[in-house]
Amino acid sequence: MKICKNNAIPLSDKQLELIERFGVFGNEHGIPPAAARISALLIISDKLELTFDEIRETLNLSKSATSNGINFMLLTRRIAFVTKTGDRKRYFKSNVESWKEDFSNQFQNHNAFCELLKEIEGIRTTETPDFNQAIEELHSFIHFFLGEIPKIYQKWETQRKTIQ
Amino acid sequence: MKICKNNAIPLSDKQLELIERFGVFGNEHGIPPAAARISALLIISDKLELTFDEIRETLNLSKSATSNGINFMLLTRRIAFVTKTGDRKRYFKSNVESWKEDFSNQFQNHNAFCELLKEIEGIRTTETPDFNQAIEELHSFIHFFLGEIPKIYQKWETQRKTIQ
DNA sequence: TTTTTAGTTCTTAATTAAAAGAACTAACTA
DNA sequence: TAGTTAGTTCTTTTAATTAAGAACTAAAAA
Repeated sequence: MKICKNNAIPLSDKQLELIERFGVFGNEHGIPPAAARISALLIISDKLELTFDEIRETLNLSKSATSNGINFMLLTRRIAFVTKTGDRKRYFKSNVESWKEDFSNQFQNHNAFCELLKEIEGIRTTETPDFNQAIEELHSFIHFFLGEIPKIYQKWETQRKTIQ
Repeated sequence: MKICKNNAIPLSDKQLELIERFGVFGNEHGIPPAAARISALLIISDKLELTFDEIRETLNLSKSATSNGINFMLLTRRIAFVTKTGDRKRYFKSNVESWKEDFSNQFQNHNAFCELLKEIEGIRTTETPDFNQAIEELHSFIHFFLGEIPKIYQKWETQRKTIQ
């Protein structure tokens, strides 16, 4: 049942299309559909701060799906909320400003993979030196790569400053 | 039913553990369980080239799961196979040597995300200049970041050469 | 020509994930 | 004190993944 008190915010066809495309991209990166669409809405909507019911009715989600989706995105810090004095509602908004750090940090989970490769190299038979060498090369490359990421970040920061 | 003609290759407990851990890592990155374990086996096993039945019996998979898993990994080029004259079997082996390029190339799928952000920026209301600016910053950062990746790759190559 | 080998494809079953809807709670309001 | 608001949590339904098993195919061998 749809208990629609018309909190839905109006969206153009293009906006709806972009929300879906953004959602698909999220899905491909481990974000559940509803959560991905919520985050997309908050980045596409003209109004930047939306309430629970505005999100729910705009995206045609159930209360539970809205609640879980919002909480997933809050937990992963991709969205945040503000409150207003004398108003019990929370106003959710995208955290785009912090997605930059997010973007470079996400690769650090490859550290675990790097460690795993090192462990594998440690227990491999000595009969296959070329193959073992390839594994060694892979993990030292990944290690090197991850070490370079903060440098990219710094380089960009200084470059931006000098341009502006 | 298990029609085991004992093609299974013997593995130590540590090897089995690493296969599972490797498998979990794959799962977290969109590789189906059976496929992830096949690729793990081929990187951990002492014997580098395994047949369909060796894979199937070592990992206790059905023929269909083995077939689909192998084909998934072949399609994504994480494994390959060799053939031998006078032998109809294919000998599957890990493609670790090419995982390095893979590792840096995988980020290029973020180009699509970058384009999507650009599109979103293009249709945003002009009423929210700060937020729009944040989107602009995000996509130019990602663009910059992706452009730096080949440089990391080159830097590593030259560095490796001088060391050896 | 029949059988075996080396797989692939199709159908079904089991597991898991996503979302809906209802019931609930805690804070505020009339 | 009863009702409303702003959600959360629990239970059920629906949909999507994953793998099993059987049936199939194409090439080679007997």
